Amino acid sequence: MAQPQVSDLHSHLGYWLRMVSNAVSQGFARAVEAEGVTVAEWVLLRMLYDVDRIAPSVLAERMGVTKGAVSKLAERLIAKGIVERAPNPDDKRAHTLALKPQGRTLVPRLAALADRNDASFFEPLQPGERLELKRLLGKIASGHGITDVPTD
Amino acid sequence: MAQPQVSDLHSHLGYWLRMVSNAVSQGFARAVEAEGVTVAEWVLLRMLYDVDRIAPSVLAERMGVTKGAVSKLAERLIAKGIVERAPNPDDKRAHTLALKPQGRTLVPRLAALADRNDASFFEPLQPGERLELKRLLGKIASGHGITDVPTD
DNA sequence: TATTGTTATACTCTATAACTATA
DNA sequence: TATAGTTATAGAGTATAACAATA
Repeated sequence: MAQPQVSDLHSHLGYWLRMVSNAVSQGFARAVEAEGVTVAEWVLLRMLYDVDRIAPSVLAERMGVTKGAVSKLAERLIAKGIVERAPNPDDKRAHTLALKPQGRTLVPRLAALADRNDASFFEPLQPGERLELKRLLGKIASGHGITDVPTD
Repeated sequence: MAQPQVSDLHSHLGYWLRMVSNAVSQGFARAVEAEGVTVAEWVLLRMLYDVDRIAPSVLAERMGVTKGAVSKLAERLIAKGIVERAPNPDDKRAHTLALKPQGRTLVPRLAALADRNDASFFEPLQPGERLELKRLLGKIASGHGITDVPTD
């Protein structure tokens, strides 16, 4: 027993969380690939779906990323023709982002894929266990004041 | 304007998993940054710690990544002087990776950081809840063949 | 001067696939 | 031909920081 003080990788919850989370995200990435979007793009699109127009800075805050990251993401979605950027007449520094019609019809399809991916990935758990997992994750999140969005 | 069929981001377990996992990993990334390594490097180092020498292909399988990814990671660790690569005399195509002395002394320090990070991050949970979370994540992982089953 | 947003730059992480050298 | 491993290439995701326009 040469090195008894060194904890095992598997002893860390963070390790398991990372492994499982990466697998879920990869699965979802494959699922939405057919619709031509990425996981981070899905989150941005889903947020745009709930509003009419929104400032990039607000989006950045809600997504827990920098303004630069939102800019880059938005640029890609604009290039794909599903998001539009418009100036804000009230403040000439500011912009707003909004879904274009194609984007608005895309989101429900992506949501269906997200539902399906979630269901199949967490299928190993019983319904009660799924609820418990959600409760535990929510408890950690609120315990750390995490209110922002990762890329599902 | 009815959009009742579009599920909310927060309704997906994958969303919560990702949110919490990202936060843990970011916290850990900051913690180990002072030791000059990344999270993925930590995982590789910790695996090397348990063995004398190991083939990159075996490592790739255990880490759930491609051989190319291991090669790149190993290259960085070799450049840092904490890992060494050696030919395998039995099969001239094969190599082995091993910790150098500096690496072997580094791992316990990283493990301590991992312990600390894990403890502080999952502090919002009761001990029993932590066990339950680990059990649920393990159940999902093994249900999908995500990682090797831990030896303990 | 402070703020909004974009752009430039730089990394990590990861994959696929081409390639080299054995087997 | 098949396998072990490296290398080349690519792209997602993200950050920091420099910058321009406006407040």
